[in-house]
Amino acid sequence: MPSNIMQQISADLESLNRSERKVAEVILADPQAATRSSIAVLARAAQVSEPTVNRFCKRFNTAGFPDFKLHLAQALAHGVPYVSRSVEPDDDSESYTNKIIDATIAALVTAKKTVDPQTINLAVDQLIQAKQIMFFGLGASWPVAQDAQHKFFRFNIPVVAYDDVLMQRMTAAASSTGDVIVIISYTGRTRELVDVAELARASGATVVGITAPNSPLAQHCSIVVEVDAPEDTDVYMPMTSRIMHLTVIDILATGVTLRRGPDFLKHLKNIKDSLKETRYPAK
Amino acid sequence: MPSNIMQQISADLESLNRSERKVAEVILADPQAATRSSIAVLARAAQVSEPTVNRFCKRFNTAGFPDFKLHLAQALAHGVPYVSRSVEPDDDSESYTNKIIDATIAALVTAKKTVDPQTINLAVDQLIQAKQIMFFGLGASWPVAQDAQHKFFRFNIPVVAYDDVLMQRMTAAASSTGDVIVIISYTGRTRELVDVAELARASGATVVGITAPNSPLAQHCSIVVEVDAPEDTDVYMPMTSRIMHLTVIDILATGVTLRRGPDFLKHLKNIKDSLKETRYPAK
DNA sequence: AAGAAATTACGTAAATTTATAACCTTTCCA
DNA sequence: TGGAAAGGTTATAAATTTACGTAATTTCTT
Repeated sequence: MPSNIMQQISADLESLNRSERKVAEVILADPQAATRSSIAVLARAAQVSEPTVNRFCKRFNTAGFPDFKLHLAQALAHGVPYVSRSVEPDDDSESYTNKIIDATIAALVTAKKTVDPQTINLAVDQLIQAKQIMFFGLGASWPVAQDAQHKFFRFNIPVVAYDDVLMQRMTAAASSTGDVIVIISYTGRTRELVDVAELARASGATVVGITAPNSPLAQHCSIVVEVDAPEDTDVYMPMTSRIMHLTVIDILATGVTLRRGPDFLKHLKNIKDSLKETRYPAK
Repeated sequence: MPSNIMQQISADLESLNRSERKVAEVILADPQAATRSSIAVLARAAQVSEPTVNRFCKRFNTAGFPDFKLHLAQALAHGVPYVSRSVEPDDDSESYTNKIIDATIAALVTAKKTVDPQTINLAVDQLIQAKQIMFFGLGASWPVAQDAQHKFFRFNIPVVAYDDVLMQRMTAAASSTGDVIVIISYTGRTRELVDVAELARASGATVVGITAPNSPLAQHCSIVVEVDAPEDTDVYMPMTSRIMHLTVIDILATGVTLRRGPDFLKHLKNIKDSLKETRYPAK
């Protein structure tokens, strides 16, 4: 079944014959309308016969016209564009707001397919029994590392986060079996972090990478949580990548929480409640 | 037209009469299957007559059964869950991985409806002409503030981020007209930050809040970007909220970039390219 | 509180719309 | 000129919807 039928149609437009192309054009012109039309209405709009529309549908691996409409509807769902359009110079605020949210959603949908629960499980295995956990990140990944530290301190395991390359090197070199070092890097190609991973493993620590598959960094980790975001080329700033990394952090933190068992939830609640004093009461 | 028909069905379940509830239950049990069934098959499964199914569909503001299926298909598209189920104690890694990603996506879908592009525009107006920008956040919002700092330094405006309450107070007190202070707080009820907002406004600075609508903090801001996430009660850790805040940061940064015009993209590219030296080449 | 009236719930059957299969005509190329 | 290939016509089957009637439930009397 086609993952996105709109893309398919525009891609295959060339290879269609005359009448079927008419159908394709009518659909592409107003896909929303197509989902609401009957085969008769659509055929008339494209000035072809009904069976032609039906044959067109089957060409795209759908059971028939109703099934085709279902696929079309899915492709149009959420107003998420069938190809997440990138931000254009003359977009207004509404336009770029929606585009960015769409792109982020699209990235997470991809992440859902990419992230391997087995690997998560392995990583949680290590984290749960760590003597000490260290989160390393540079640049845009540094806030991610800090966020992780902010989550994991709750587990009563010594946790630190460093963005200072020298501290990272020294800590990695000084680490030992039972320590877990989590390195967060979008590209996985930052030399410094690859070095750090090597150092850490040489010292006997477990290195968990949250990074791109098959990257130099990935090759030096004990466990790699693969996050394969499309390059954020649009405006030259890391956007969706770090959101995906944060989501991985959430998943790992949840995994550890669950392993700790139900009693541990009380502990978490205490931590949360400790903030009450600092706040105005909820209305 | 219902924004998400699955939510509607589960919400209205109570108010349905006996036969229609049977239909609802069959659909909720396996919505995917429902989209592929004919009205006859569905009626049989629910042990009701076909017109009952049809009436059920119309009750949800759809034209009829086929139209209903279309809405259903849209609600199920992308694997986005209609209600994000919360993590259960005996979930395995696959299960909680998917649940967390789903919850994050659901939050963003909500954000898309909640975030007001007009307000974004106003905030960008202020940011673009700021003499100086300051990002303040505490706890889980501190990494968000840092991330913002990491984005906004590219704009050649002095940008700082503080998580130290005393520094925040002092900076707020010392600020003046033309300074923009962005305060990030999920609840909007942290006393310290409300104080800081008051101080800053008294000094003449513009205060942009990224926080909950109608919160105490919101009341003391010049501009409020409203982010109304459902409480992350599940495991007592902030998860989706900060992702939404980061997305708002992305949107603001994009808005500023676009205002700067096309030449500015070259500048951004230069910054990005400056990292080349530190990396292994892409394969 | 009993029973009549009215409303609502829901099924049967018929009507209508919609989709598909089977078959036929045209076109165009070898 | 034979024969694919494309596309239309007709016929049929399937699915959906409307119309209507009966049973069940609620509401209103007295």
